[in-house]
Amino acid sequence: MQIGELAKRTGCESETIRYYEREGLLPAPARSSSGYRRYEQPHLEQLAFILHCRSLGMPLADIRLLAGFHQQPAAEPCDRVNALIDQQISRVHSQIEALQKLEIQLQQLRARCESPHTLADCGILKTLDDAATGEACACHDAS
Amino acid sequence: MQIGELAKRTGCESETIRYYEREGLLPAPARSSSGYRRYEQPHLEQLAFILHCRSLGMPLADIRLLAGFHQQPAAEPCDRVNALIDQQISRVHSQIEALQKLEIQLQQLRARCESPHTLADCGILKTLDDAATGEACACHDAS
DNA sequence: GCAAACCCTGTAGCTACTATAAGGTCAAGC
DNA sequence: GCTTGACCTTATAGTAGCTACAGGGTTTGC
Ligand SMILES: [Zn+2]
Ligand SMILES: [Zn+2]
Ligand SMILES: [Zn+2]
Ligand SMILES: [Zn+2]
Repeated sequence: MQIGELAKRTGCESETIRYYEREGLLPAPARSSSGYRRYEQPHLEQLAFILHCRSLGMPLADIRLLAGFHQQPAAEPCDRVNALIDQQISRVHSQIEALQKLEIQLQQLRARCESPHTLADCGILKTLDDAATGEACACHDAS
Repeated sequence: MQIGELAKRTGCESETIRYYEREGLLPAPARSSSGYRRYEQPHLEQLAFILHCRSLGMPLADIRLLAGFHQQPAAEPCDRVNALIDQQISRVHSQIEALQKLEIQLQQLRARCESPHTLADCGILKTLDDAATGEACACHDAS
């Protein structure tokens, strides 16, 4: 099949497929006499593997490693697989924690502007300006 | 003061300060006869304003707008300020939701590999491979 | 007079794509 | 045989927000 059909079947754009090939995530397929890429079933599965990992937020470098384990002796222990997943879980977890703190801070800032008023009286702008001169702010210094 | 001291006082690297100047977030300061940037107190406050907003995750484009409200007639309503903060809150909120889903999916995948074993028997690799051929996976298709 | 610690500009790198530009190929219809 | 449109190709630049050079000039102290 041509790249367009692979794209349609996987829901991944042709440009992204070519990008994965350049990045060494997908093996270069055979070419037709006119230079068109010709994909077979294994390519589709490899791409599906990549997309599945991406949907879990895994970085491309880790997906490269994960895919590489297929070329390793099957009798090896799988601890490096686990390590990659654990790493990703902890990355995601710490991002969540950071964003939750952020949300609270933003809401505390937002609470400074309730009823409609002017720029001169806006509690949000005032808070931001005061914080810039070193004063305590509603978002970061709230108890 | 020179850029290095501004950097030290704000905890923002010199290169980032120059970057903010290029991006139009900080006004270009006066220069010494040898071309060194000379900063005054207002620059320090402006930079602190930017860094404070950045610590709330605001994108630079929004910070530019927020800073621009100081040049606007003070009698204008502040609804566009609120809109920027509300937008940021909803961005952060939807990121949190997406990451929480991701964390659950990753943990379901991780649970496929409990006791130490070989690559050939690893439930994680098996799940990923099966999903690539269209089968249901622990991470996405769990009820 | 020299070395260390500053500063300058300009450019390239990071992630994971996305979007052009400029051109070649192929099948259908007239 | 010729045109039209839908494909495909490569190469290059852009996105966000920095960060890290390279290759040079300046200032300060000894
Ligand atoms: Zn207000
Ligand atoms: Zn604050
Ligand atoms: Zn395992
Ligand atoms: Zn899955």
